[in-house]
Amino acid sequence: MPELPEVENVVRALRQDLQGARFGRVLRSRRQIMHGDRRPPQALLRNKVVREVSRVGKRIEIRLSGAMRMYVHLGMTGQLAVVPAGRDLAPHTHLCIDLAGRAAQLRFRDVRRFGGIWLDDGRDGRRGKPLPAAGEDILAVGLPRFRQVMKHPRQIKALLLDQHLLAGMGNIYCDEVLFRCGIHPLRKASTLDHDDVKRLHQCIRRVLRAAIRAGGSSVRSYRGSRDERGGYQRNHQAYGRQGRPCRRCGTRLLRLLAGGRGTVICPRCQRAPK
DNA sequence: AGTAAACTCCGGAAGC
DNA sequence: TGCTTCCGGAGTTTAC
Repeated sequence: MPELPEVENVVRALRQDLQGARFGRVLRSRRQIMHGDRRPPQALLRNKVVREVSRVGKRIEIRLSGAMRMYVHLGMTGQLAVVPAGRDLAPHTHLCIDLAGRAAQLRFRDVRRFGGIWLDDGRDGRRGKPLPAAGEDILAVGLPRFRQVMKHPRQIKALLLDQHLLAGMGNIYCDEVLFRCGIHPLRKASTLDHDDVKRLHQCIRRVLRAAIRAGGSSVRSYRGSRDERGGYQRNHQAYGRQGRPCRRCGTRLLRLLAGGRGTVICPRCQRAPK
């Protein structure tokens, strides 16, 4: 559920809350969600100082002292936030790190466990799942590079969702962007003309930036790091609106499968490929 | 070789 | 009330 705009808001909150923080005791670390280094998290993290918090696509990267990097992927239901040390431990909290001298903790919680945390200082990267791919961040991709990627003869939605090439597009914003551009999700990217590609590139940037500004989309149970709701779900034109009238032409929106994901389209505004 | 679809992980929500 | 089904981010596997 958390896509690029939601992750960007999480990163902005962490940047403030982790500014100059030093990790204390690791109070809890569920083995199954920790990957990369096989050594105990306590040994790897204690006394490390937070240098920088950033994001590539949906992947969060926390650079620590001693060349240690902590990558966090939120998957479907992950939450990463600094909370007061005394707060009750929410169910499915898998990692809990004290922040030295701050009466606060960095906590990672993930109900469905599709997310995870990777520790990497270059010395041992052999435990658990591989770090999910993150190509060039979609908001950092210029039009020339975008045109190059759009030459692939793949279904446009599957291509946009593939994090290896362009990182950051998820199901919600993909449907929103394709609806706004009037492009059918099953159309081959390589059949888009010069103008289509330009409009698509602009639209992706416009929608993602607007969603970041709005604090993301709160659908299902998503909340920001400070438990606030996003507001972008009010601007959704397609996602979650199957069976309801198209906001542009009134036609009933349809649900189909594209790139293996549930997808909502307007059959009139987004004409099917032959 | 490159693309696409099916399967896997998991647990809450929705449906029966 | 309690069971079954659905759903998805991303890796892996299988089939074109």
